[in-house]
Amino acid sequence: MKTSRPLVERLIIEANRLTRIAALATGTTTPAAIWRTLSILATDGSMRVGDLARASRVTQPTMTKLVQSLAEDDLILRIADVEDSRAWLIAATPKGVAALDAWRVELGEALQPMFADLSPAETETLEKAMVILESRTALATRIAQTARTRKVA
Amino acid sequence: MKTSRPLVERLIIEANRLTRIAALATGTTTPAAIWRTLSILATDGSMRVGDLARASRVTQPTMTKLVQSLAEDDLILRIADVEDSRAWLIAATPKGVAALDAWRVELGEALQPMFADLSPAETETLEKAMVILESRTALATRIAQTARTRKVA
DNA sequence: CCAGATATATAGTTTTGCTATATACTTTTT
DNA sequence: AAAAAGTATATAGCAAAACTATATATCTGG
Repeated sequence: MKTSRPLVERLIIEANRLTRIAALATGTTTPAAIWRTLSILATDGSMRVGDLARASRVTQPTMTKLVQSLAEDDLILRIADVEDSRAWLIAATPKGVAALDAWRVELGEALQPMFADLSPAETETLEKAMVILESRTALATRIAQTARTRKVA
Repeated sequence: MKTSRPLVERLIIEANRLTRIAALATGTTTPAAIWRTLSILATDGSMRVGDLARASRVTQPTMTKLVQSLAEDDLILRIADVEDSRAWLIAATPKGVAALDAWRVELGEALQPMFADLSPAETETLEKAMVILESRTALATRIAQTARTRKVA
């Protein structure tokens, strides 16, 4: 193990590992694309198909199809964009948010044993670290959205 | 934002977000399956095709094909298993490790701006948190491997 | 040594995601 | 204000990825 590795790299490596371990622990067969899409909507609010596609790293036609299938399951809602009638605003429905939440709970429970014996001090360190991470990732998303916000204005 | 959410859940949510943001930030087109496979091999050492498939959450035929293509690029090596001549041990080559490392550096650099202005105290908190996480995820992998190790013994 | 179990490989199909393009609407230009 | 150019989503058709079923080779217990 390289100890000289920069903090941010270690962060990503651990993020990837956690994601992988959690997915392994649950036996879910639901495609990751669904959770990714709902996560983006839950975090960043409703957005257009094209923006959602970019955020989710798929092409626009792929996202169009995914959105259609999610809409059939009432997990998302397609709202006409009053400012541009070519566009739709995609929003997570309460059912969609609930499904995402249930999945997160499931992942959390799957990882629970790994963290069951944290000392109070360790718990506090992780709590503090989460606050830092949460503020940074929130900022990152806002920056990413700025591009098209500016264009629309 | 629910503040009542358990620590472990918040951990997973942030892990997912970081992974997503990092992938977005680099323009890489290389399939995630390749990095996932190399990461598993780099972390957990050489293992059989079947175990690698389980760890990577794909079926065995899918992993067989991926391993074939990675071998053609000299990113992994297929070593005959002396204890069982039906099986192969798959190991990352130096070239494979280097490629993984380069990708991690790229991801790290992409995320760097998000963390450029951390205070010394925040940096220390994250450093400590990383040590905790690294020990827990390392443990998790060892536990996961126990199942078949026990069977082989 | 034979029957059943296991590890990987192959075949064929399904699913997923892509490129190219059509359609509808908006913005810019003249 | 009409035409031209640009943009947002949808559709069609094709390529790639991943699955199920099964074949082949090998191992293991009786």
